[in-house]
Amino acid sequence: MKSTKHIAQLTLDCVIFGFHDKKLKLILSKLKLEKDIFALPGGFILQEEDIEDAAKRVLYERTGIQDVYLEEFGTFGRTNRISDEDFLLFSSIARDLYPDVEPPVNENNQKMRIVSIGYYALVDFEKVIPQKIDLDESCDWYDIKELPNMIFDHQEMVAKGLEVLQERLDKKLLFNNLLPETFTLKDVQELYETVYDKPFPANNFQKKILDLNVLERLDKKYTGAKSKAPYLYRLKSKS
Amino acid sequence: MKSTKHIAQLTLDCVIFGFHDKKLKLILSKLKLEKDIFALPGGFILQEEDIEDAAKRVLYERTGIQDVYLEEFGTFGRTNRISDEDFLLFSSIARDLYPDVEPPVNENNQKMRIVSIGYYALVDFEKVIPQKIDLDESCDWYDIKELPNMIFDHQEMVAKGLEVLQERLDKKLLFNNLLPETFTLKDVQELYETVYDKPFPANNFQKKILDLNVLERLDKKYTGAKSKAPYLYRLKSKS
DNA sequence: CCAAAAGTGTTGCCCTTACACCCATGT
DNA sequence: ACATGGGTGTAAGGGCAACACTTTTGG
Repeated sequence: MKSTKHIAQLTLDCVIFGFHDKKLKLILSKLKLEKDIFALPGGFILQEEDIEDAAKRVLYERTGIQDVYLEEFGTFGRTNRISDEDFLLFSSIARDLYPDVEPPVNENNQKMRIVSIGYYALVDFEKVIPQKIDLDESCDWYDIKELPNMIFDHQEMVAKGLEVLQERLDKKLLFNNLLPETFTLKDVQELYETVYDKPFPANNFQKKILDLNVLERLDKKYTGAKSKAPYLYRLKSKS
Repeated sequence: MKSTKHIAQLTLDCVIFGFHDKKLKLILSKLKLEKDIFALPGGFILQEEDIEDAAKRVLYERTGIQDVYLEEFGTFGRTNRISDEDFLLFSSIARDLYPDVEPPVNENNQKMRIVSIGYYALVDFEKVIPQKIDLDESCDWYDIKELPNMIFDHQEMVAKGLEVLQERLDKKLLFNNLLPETFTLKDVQELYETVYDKPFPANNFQKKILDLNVLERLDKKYTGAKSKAPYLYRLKSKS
């Protein structure tokens, strides 16, 4: 095998979730192409780099933050996951961004598949300003319910990422990863309602969350609303 | 990139579960090496082959059966997942079995990592006689509680595979995949007790399973035991 | 008739859900 | 005072676990 800095036929892509304005959002790059086409933040993996470290690297590049909740959710390797059209687009990008990686074609100039490992990350929307890199025309948050036209099978990756988030958000109590340091129970409720796309009756939801005994009650939050001020909470320090 | 028949730095490995004699078993190959060392059934992926199809191919080679329950459970790509010693063993095997795949070393003759995708399969123990292939000294069932010395991070892959099986067996009602066509509720109970390594009180367990309404009651099973004969069941045809 | 194991029935507990009510806040 | 939304309390229902009991089988 020819020596390459990166693994040739393997990439990773990140579904970076944020929560804002009762909407579940994720970071997408608009690629610098004649056509309006978007992509998940991702990239090749360095030969001497653990895959999860590569995902952290991508995340840091795009969000500027570290110590983010991050988990793999599956591999995507259908032979036809890259359409001929997308393949042409991809080749031009890959050539500039990863000069060490030769275009994935065989000697007959047929495209070769690239397998991608999907990661999802949970970040505090307020703390993250999406950063564009080299070949992005822009990089920003997009509502998961209003996704633009995406390259490869990234649409499918997002769907699977959301599915896995739905499985794990409650089971693993990940909600704090998508919220600021302090938050109200209403915030948590709205997050749940957004992720699961169904209502959670407020009183019972509060009980459920408080009975977990993972939250610490802080001062009230006076917003100026003409209603009772809700308590702020934060995650109990794991001691 | 040099054209190869297989993807160079990506493999898949299968944890093929079977249930027999109240034990959870899986298929391992003993490799043809001076040392006693075992490996999960696996292999490289053909360029024009979907990854899941590659897993099915490996499964068919090893079990002779098709239409097996099969699911991905994670990727394994730590840079140090292959020890130096295992790397030497692997190179000699790979050279013979996959002549098109060059040994995973760079120009300085340093080993390069290979990433593996983990699949687990659920099969009927009675129907499967493990088949050895080219470089196996033998291929057989092994109790998951008494695993021999395994190559690479296959130990870790088995652990993760079991973890995922435990998550999904009940939630997805996969138990029939590990049992013969007809079985008693006691069989199901013992399967659960084995997979979760804890007792399930018989009466409540029966109720739980029957309440699912997925089983069809057949004749009784007369074994000659001096006790009441249990009913046999089979999965209701999904109509 | 007896022992062993299969299968059924009943009760109590906990968790979730639904409904009713009280409390703080700004106008 | 009152409208608004936050927060608490209570009762009903479903699911699960523990226990007691009946049924079938071969000796």
